[in-house]
This record gives sequence, C-alpha cells and structure tokens, in this order.
Amino acid sequence: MSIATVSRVFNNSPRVADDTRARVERVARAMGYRPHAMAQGLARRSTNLVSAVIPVLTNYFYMEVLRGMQDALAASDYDLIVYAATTPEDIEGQLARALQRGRSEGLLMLSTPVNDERRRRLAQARQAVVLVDAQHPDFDSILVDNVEGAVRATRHLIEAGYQRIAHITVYPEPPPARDRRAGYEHAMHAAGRTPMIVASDKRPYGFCEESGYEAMRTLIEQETRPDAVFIASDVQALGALCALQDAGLRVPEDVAVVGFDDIKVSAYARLTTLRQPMYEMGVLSINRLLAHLAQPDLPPQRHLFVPDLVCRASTGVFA
Amino acid sequence: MSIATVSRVFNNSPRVADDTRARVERVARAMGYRPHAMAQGLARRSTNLVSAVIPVLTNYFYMEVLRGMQDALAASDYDLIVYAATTPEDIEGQLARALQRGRSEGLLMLSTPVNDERRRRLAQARQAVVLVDAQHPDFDSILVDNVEGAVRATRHLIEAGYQRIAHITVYPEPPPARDRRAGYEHAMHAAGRTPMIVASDKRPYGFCEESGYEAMRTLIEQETRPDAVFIASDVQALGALCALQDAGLRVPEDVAVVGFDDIKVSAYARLTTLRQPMYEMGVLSINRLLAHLAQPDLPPQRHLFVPDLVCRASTGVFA
DNA sequence: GTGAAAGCGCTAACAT
DNA sequence: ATGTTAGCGCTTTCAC
Repeated sequence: MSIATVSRVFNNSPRVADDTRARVERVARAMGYRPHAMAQGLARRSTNLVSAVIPVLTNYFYMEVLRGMQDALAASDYDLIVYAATTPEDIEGQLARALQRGRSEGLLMLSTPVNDERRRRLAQARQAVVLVDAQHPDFDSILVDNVEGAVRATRHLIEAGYQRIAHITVYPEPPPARDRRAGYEHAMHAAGRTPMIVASDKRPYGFCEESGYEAMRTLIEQETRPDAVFIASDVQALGALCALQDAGLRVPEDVAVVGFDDIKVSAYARLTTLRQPMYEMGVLSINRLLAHLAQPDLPPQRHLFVPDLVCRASTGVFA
Repeated sequence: MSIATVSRVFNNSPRVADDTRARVERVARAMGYRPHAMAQGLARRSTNLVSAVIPVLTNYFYMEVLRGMQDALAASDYDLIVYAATTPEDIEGQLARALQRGRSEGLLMLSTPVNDERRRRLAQARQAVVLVDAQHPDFDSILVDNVEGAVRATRHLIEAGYQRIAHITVYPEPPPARDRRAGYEHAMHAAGRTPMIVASDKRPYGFCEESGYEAMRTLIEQETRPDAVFIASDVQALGALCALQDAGLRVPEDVAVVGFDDIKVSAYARLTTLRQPMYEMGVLSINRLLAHLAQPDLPPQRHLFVPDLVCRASTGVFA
C-alpha cells in the first residue's frame, strides 16, 4: 500500500479499486488518520482557507453577515479566518496578515474602502476578493443602497405628517453614514424642508448607543425640538429612545424615531427602521468568493440591495 | 545569497551579519517578499493558527468573548479560524474541521460540554485546549459562577420586597441555564418561597427575544401574576420587557425584571442584570491558550468569575 | 557568518 | 489500478 494510493483515496480519485479504497478507509478510520492540512496545502498550492477582515467585531451587522458567511461556507470545505481590527488604524495590520502568502486564498473585506494603495496590495496578493459594504470597480462589491434607504426613511416621516425632521449621524462619518445623510438631505430638500443634523463625536466607532443618546440629548435641549428623527443606525436609535424616555418624552407622540439596519432587538424596541439583508449579504459574498476561486477570470460584479422600510410603533404609522 | 540566510533573517537568527541582514531586508521589501505561511508551517510544524468553535454566532455574549480573543491575539502572531455551528448538531462537524491535523495548534471551545467521546477526540488531536463557559478537569476552563449569579439576582428581588418572584428559563436547557435555574431555586427555598418557573420551547436556540416574550406572556396570563421575574438571559429579558409593555404593565411598578449577561443594550433598556466579564474571559482564554502553546506540560487550570449585580431601573432599586 | 542538503507530509505527473 | 519520484517553499542541522 503506497502513500500515493492513500492520497488518491482521500482525494476521491476514480483510479482506485473498490476493495483497496475500502481497505484504506478502514485502516484510516482505525488509526484515526486524516491528511495534514498544511502539507496538503503546500502540495496543491491551496490552503482551503479564506479570510474576512472586519473593522469591529461587536456589531450586530457584522455578526449577521458573518453568520451568513459561515453558513454558506459550511457547504464547502473552506474554513474562515477572522481578522478583526482592534482599532480603526489596525485595519492595515489585519489586512497585511490576511494577505500573507500561503495563508488564505480569498478575502472578504467588510466596510473598508479601497483606496489606490489597498487596490495595489490586493492585486499583488493574487487572492479572490469580495467587498462587502464597500465598492471598487476591480472587485466584487456587495452593498446596500444607503442613499435610497435614507430617502425612504425621510419620506416616510414627511408623509406621516411630521414637521421638524432631524437627522442623527456619527462623527467620524464612514461611507454608509455619509450616504444616509445625503439621502436624508436630498429628501428634505425635495420636500422643501430644512435639514437639521446632529452628530456626537464618538471615537473610534460612532455606531453605538452612547452616540445616539448624546445626540438625542442635544436635540431635546434645543429651542425648537424636532418632532421626528431619522437616525443613521439602530444601535444609535436605541440610545436615542433611552434619552427620550429619560426626558419624559413619548414615542411617537412627542418624537417619532426611524433607525437603519433592522437588527434583532429593533423589533422588540418597536423601532421603525430600514431592513438590510445582512445574512443574505454574507451568503452572497461567500458564493461570489467561491465562484472566483473556482473560476479566477470571472469578471467582478456589483450587487446592490435596496433596504426595505419596516414600520413599527416608533413612527406610529403601520404602512 | 542563499535561501538559508534569508530564512535566518526572517527568523531573527543572531547568526547573520548586520550588513547582510540589512541587504536581505531591503531586497525583500523591494520585491514584496514574505515567507509562505504553509511552507513555513510545514517546516516548523506549527501553523500559527488557533481555532474557536462556537455554537451560535449571533449572540452578544460570544461576540464579546470573541472580541477579547481577537484583541489578545493581535499581540501574538497567531491568527484565528472561527468555526460556527449552523445547527446544534453541527458542533461535531465543526469540531472535526478544527481538529484536522495540521490545521490549527490550539482550540477554544465555547459553551460546549466535554463528554467522554469529545475528551478522547481532543486528547488524540494533541492541541492546546481551553474551554470557555464549560469545564472539564483535563482542560483549562474559564467560566462564570452561574449558580451564585442567580442566587444574587433572586436575593436582590427578595430583599427589594417582591413577593411572587418567577423565573424564566429556556428549553432545551443548556448547562448555564440549568445552573441559573438551580441558583434561583436554591435562593427561593432558602427564603421559604415557592419557585415558579416558565420556559418556552424555542429550538434550536432558546436565548432569544422571542422566547422571553412568549414566556412572559404565559406569566402575564396566569391567575396570580408574579410581581418580579428573574430571566435567564438579557436577550430574553428584552423580549419580556416588550411583552410587559404590550400588556400595558409598568416596570418595575407592576413587574420587576432582572436579566443575566449585561449585554450592551441592557444599559439602555435600564435592565438590572448580572454582569459577566465576557471580554475579559476572551482575553484570558487566549492568554491561557498561548501559555499552553509555549509550555505544553502546563497543568490545566480552572478560572471561575463571579458575576456582579448591576442595578438599574427595571428593579427600581439602586443598591 | 554563510551555504548545502535533508526533511516537513503531502500531490501529481509519470511509469508500470 | 498501483507504485515511484519529483517537487511545494520553507527550516534546520551540519559543514565550512
């Protein structure tokens, strides 16, 4: 029994006799043999590993995307290395790790804009690349139409009859927040309204309850308090709802609130929001990555999801 | 310039002349050379990879633990493969992947009880192992004293003067839920009270908003409604709070609520709960794993954290 | 201080 | 259908 035959059995080569195959399998099971991943990887020049680079871990959006990725990956025989940045600047370091030669074969990059320097590094690493919540013509991009989502959110409030509609964003402002603000401004101007924007400076990561709480406090203390607020993310909206409650204001009677994301708890906070298909985005990103791995010359593709408005009690309108 | 010298430079061997080292480094940078991870791994019999096996991804507890792991790992040069089960039964499959020879050197197993079969498999895989939220004498175990936490929660309600204190758990009941129920029962009996336990059957994963919502509905509809409830997890408590609100009941005036975990949003839901040091547990688990990797004969150690009571408005007592 | 050479545990021609 | 052998890209003795 040569090592080559064993290798053939494990690689399902058709050129093995049925009885030898059975024998090898029996013995392998008996002694608990399984091929050595690294040796296999070196020999076939493929590691069966893909990596995901994520700006922050503790965020429901990323968790859901990650869950979609894992579920889609389970059907393949690729495993997933997760590189989470500890700080915003750390993204470069994590990317460098993910791009090390002989580490992984594919890269999923989340919410990380591709500048020229990064494009160069990605190209030279010769990995399959899929961008999620970011885009670049050279790579597969999977994103949500944040501008359209924000327009829908704002129109919903306008149509429901709210008069002074404010917007809470984050500072520093990442691309998705920028687009959501732009959508809000666009819809407001189109309706002849004056935008009213607030953000609280929360570093390093603005999408958090604290930032929503603080920004809402700022709005509450203003001379002309808004009667509705569109907030850049659900977690911030949760913080904002808390601020309203602390101030003794009722939702939606005194102030209506719309979030963005539709994270799990939002349903239980009765928060009107825009649903992003996070899980589906994760699944799709893996499917695209695997497709690129199987067919390296596959042209890049851009997939834009349009977020749906989910009406709940926080706007008092069940459209 | 031989390949051996280059290798020495990259491995910081002292036996290289300063000028050759400088030359190698310059050229390497110029042509963007970095050692091939798989080849390196095969040669030194070490992959610089550790893996984490997680029952479910979408859970704030795991996310925080994972964040602690990632932060602690960033200082080392190990990368993390994440194996998330798609279903409860899938744990075995993910474990098998993580244990493949030549894949990773260390294993972090979360909330996964070690039975004899698993102990055998882990031992034979010769990996460093750290258990989180589970324990076994053969392996490092990092956990929280769920019984004590539940006792504290229950006592807090008793001391605050609540009369009919119910408990909401989950079904199927994982070890942490079992311990929390036990702690509740113990504290109730010690105070001469009669336990009153409800769970809603939510498969595959009971720690969710829905299950808390449903269980609370059951309690509300009972002839003698409880005036306080200790709930096995914060996410369930969030669902329960929603059920109370829908029923027009005030918290804590009509029903007081205590959760378990202290996830981020709980602060904004004004939920009294028991704080688990999730992030710290993640950091510690990696530190232990790296210690075992550095010193294979290190004896297993058990680390038990005691959860702290965090008093908020949902129990109306700010101790 | 540097180079030559023997692995690491596989896969994939190429023989037979 | 099976065995032989040459790599895969490094690390690590062992010479020099």
